Amino acid sequence: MKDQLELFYGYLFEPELLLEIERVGILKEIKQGEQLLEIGDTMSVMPLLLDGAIKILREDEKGDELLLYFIEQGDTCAMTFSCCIGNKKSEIRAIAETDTNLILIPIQYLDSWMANYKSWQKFVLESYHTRVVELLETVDTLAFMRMDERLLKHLQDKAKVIHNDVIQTTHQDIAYDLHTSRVVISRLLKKLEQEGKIRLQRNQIKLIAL
DNA sequence: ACATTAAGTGATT
DNA sequence: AATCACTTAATGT
Repeated sequence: MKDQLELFYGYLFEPELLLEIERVGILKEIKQGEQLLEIGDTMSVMPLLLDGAIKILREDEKGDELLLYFIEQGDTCAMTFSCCIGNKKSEIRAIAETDTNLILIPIQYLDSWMANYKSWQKFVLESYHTRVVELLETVDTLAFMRMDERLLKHLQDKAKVIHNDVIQTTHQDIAYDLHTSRVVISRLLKKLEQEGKIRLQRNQIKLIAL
């Protein structure tokens, strides 16, 4: 854990803080598809991503999902702060998009770190800021883009977080993420394939000209 | 060979 | 863009 911590966070945190993290942090590996957090859960730890990616979902009354954004290496779950501090329940669901390694920090340390470590304060504020920006981007996407554009963006985002142009997924899964029906996704994907932008196979989409 | 699951398609709203 | 109803194709047992 020490090596990874220094590799990914060494330039961000002062040495004393790194030691603290090392002391109290719990290293955890999460397999793809595993759920980290369910709506209504209370937070007891704050995650620091080492590698991998996590998708953050919202859910409507009917239990249908909508993807909000991905969390990647160097990110943390911004929701955690607002939840931990007020001891509130989670508004979102978190599922591992890929196999993911992360460090869990018990929330009782957050307050004192906030007060004692300038680098921590900065990190928290900045990741909060990037979360808001990403969320705004998601709102824009939802409000102003048509489904074909949203699909394209989603494929690009997905390829980015897994660092691979070949996405293993089903049309149905994409439909869930974008909160639409499988039929719509199938048709749009078909169109993209005809335009030569992607190649389709069962359970697999290969991005070409994106 | 058969069942299951993923993907494609026309028609309707 | 959503839904239905149905077909076709791929894959697992």
